[in-house]
Amino acid sequence: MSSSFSSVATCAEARVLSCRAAFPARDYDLAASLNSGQVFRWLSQDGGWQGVIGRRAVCLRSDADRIWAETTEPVSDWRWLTDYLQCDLDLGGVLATFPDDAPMRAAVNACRGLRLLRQEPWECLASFILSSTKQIVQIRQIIALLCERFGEPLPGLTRGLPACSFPIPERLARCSETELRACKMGFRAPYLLETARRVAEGSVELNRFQRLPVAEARAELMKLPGVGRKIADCVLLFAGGFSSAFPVDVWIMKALRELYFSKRRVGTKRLRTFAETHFGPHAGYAQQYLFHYMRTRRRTQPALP
DNA sequence: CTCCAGGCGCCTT
DNA sequence: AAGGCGCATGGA
Repeated sequence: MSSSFSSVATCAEARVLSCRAAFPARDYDLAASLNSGQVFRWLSQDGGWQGVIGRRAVCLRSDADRIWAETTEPVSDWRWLTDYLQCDLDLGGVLATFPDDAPMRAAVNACRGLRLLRQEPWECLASFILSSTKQIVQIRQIIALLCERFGEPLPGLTRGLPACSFPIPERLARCSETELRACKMGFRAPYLLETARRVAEGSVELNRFQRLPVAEARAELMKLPGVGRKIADCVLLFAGGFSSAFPVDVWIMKALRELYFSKRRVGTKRLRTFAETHFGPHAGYAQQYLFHYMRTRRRTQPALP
């Protein structure tokens, strides 16, 4: 099997064109990472994960110490994928910055190998505008419809249908509000439409905000319609690489109240202050562990001692 | 049927 | 400044 795969090193050096590659990835729970509410387009199929990154359909599989990738078209430079998967991140180094308390230990223990991905800013922004007051299954459905109708068909199949890209802002900017509403996004349609228009006309530079200090980047994002503090923080964290950004949503409120405040009544403001000061320089990463832990522990983990 | 889901923006105090 | 409420849609 290994002979038909190229290693990262040979790829980079020899520019070998291949549809397959393997990447060293220890302590990487691919399933949890793709299914922890940070991305919405991955489908589990035949023990692998089918998805689209940029304009490439890709199937991912993992074993104990590697992630295997298969694309439809040959690839010479796999950085688009290793960046996305954050293969080079020193996870242990991040985990070491988490506070050493019982809830955090339990979350880390229950979610071994959970990672943050590095998404395209536009797809991330649009996806989270669509996320408000929706459950993850529904967010997935809205995004699937949006891609099917306004994305571009790509080489490769997903569940028997042509794979498609996430629609570019210019395309959504040309949509009517009615067309967007037909993707079942309801009152979020005008937000997405106006944000797409502003991004398309260049009044917001989505590739520039990553270079700004986090507070300025957040302020820029929050100028967009449909983007408040929570969604801005999601984009900062999942696309901007700001691992201190800490999106406070109802799950995290619940988690913090239960795990750190013994379900006492605590105001949002106090919880936010706690979140900003307690979890250290990679607070957003810690947030993802708490979030995933809360969402899955009933099935996988007994209650805290 | 009612309730509510990873919010935001606008309108009240 | 802080809190209440409407906004679509679909599943429990």
